[in-house]
Amino acid sequence: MVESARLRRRSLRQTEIVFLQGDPATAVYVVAAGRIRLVRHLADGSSVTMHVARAGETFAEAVLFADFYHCDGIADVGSEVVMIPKPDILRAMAADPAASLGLARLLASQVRDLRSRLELRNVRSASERLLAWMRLNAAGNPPIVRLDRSWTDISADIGLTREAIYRALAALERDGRITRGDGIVGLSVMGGV
Amino acid sequence: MVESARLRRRSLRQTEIVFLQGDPATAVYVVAAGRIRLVRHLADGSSVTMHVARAGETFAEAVLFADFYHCDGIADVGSEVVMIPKPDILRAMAADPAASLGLARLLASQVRDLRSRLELRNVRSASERLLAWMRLNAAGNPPIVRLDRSWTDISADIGLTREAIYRALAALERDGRITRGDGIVGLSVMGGV
DNA sequence: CGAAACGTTGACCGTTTTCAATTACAGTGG
DNA sequence: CCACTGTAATTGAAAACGGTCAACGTTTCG
Repeated sequence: MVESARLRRRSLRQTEIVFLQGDPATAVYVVAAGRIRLVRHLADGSSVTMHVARAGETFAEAVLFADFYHCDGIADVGSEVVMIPKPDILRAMAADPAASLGLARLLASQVRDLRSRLELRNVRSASERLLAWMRLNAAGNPPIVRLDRSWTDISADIGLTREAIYRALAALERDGRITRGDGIVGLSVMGGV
Repeated sequence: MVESARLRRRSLRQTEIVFLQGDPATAVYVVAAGRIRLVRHLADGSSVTMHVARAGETFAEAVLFADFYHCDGIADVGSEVVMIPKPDILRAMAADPAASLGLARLLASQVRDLRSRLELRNVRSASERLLAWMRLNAAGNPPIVRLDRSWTDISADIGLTREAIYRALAALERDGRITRGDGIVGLSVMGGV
């Protein structure tokens, strides 16, 4: 998106710090590998994890509109991040009006994605939640889900333990609501509402 | 944000439709009152709720970058919405580069908010989750939460039944971790980590 | 070739959801 | 001004469900 930026890479060991809450806002980041935990420290001394950014995700985008980081960024495991200096982004957006729109578009799609994920969590039943997730991630007719990562990994996204996921998968297959193959899940099309 | 837009208001009765999936993208909306449910219809005939927009929220922002609505918008209860015609927004952003930045800023703050809400759902314990929510919504020192809506309402945000919330409140108060007053909750500052 | 991560299943336990019932109000119409 | 109705706030009890712990076969990768 911001091609001309001077991208600097940085490797981090577990618990190593990317930035601290209160540090001057200098860059937006992309996680190349690993996991970065964003932790907000509150007035009463307690702290809350605001987000865990995983490979491929950007984080601290809000820093574009702030002077300081609002939370700590800490490597959850050995990780690698790419820094995109804030001035570079701002300059690009000032020079090219389309760049701002591009950013807005990116953020809008994230908002949509996050909202649907949040809504997914409102489905209490493990099986129904998993099924809803699969429907959202299926393609084709009949709908098929292609798994590009492990269930163990996916389970965190869905908000269930991996055990719960496997049990739900087994139950759904038992009931004929899905068909499992190698790295693939086929969804049965049910009649009715 | 987009002051000059021709804002049209529209009242909806329960189940009345704002727009349908596939309709040409004409406007972004703001919920003035009530609740609008965004439902996505999938290829296999099933449907999934993507989001429930509540008073004060905007919805269908993504329509700025699409030609059609990607889901249905249906009034969950009697509601009132304000339409902001898409051309108005696009024109404003073309005319004023700061407007695009403003939009990006708005979206970035939503992303941050949504991420923290999602992270909140990863806290399994009802009491801890509620406490985390209160900490994030507290102000002042000692931290105090001012309730601007009913617990019944808030419980949906937190992702617990209202009964679970009341029980968690009772337990936290019993343990001296919070103090309840009229429309107010005081958080106890604990030492340690 | 091992160690680590993934996949899978069983059993048990703790928690939350559900269902129910009760109290406390706030607003409404008579 | 009051009975009346609907929502919010609570609390109890039982049931359902997912989390946790445990065990084990399998795959992956250095």
